[in-house]
Amino acid sequence: MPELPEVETVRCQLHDRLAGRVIRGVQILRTGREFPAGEEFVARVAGRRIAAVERRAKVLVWRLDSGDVLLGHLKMTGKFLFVASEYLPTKHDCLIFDIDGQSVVWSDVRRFGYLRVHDTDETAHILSLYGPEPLETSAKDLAERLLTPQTRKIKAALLDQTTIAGIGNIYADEACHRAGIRPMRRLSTLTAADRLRLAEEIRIVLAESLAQKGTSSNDYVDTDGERGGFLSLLRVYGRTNEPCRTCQTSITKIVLGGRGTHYCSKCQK
DNA sequence: ACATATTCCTGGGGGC
DNA sequence: TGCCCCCAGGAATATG
Repeated sequence: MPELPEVETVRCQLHDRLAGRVIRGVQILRTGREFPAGEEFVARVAGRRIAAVERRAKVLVWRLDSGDVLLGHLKMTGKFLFVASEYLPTKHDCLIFDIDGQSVVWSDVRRFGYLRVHDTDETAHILSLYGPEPLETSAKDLAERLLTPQTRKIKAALLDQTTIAGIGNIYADEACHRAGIRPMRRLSTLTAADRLRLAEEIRIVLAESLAQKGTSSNDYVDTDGERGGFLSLLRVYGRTNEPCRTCQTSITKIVLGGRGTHYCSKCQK
């Protein structure tokens, strides 16, 4: 699932190869509820120069020279792919950009993702709703975000993008394991030391995964179709009934807030 | 004001 | 081979 490390990997590749180049053409192949691209979308995007590709939370932010902004969210299966000019679209491809001769495909099997154009003010508002960026915020400040509401379960707090931005199901479970904390505990049960430890581990696991270009547990690939390298370094996510890498205890999987949740019953208290 | 459940969507895997 | 059912999940929306 694309979370902060995966989206940042994609952002970096998009920015490096597209910043300063012009969107010469837009071919719409398939629209949907979250991707209602029509004539207005094409009119606002075609002919525009890409000033920069940024990221906020799990959202890709394509800044155009017109002041308009393309906001892209990969959700589960969204992908931006650099492909050859003779590329034959698949049935899941939604759109193909021609960016100074480079074909870039927006593809999304499950159609949860979105790619929309907004003006500067709308963009600022949308992005202002997210919580702090974990890699650009001190552990001390992140820890303060984990104080309230006290009755909330830790896992739910970590998945809430307004609490801290960019964490998803994989890194929520991984951070809890590294911090030695069970994800179903309420925030009220955390000591100040627990909160700081959890905040530190969030930063560490995200940075370590980013260094490996993210985790490909299922569908995620980068703009070249390459998988991330962090899967083999996961400690609990997707390792149900496998031995804990620390104590050999079998990893437990439960459902928490409708999400598969993995933890070690011995290492995590 | 809070927590929890449902919804969107499709491919893949298990069971038979 | 194929059919049915369930599962994966981010985040908006609905319900309790």
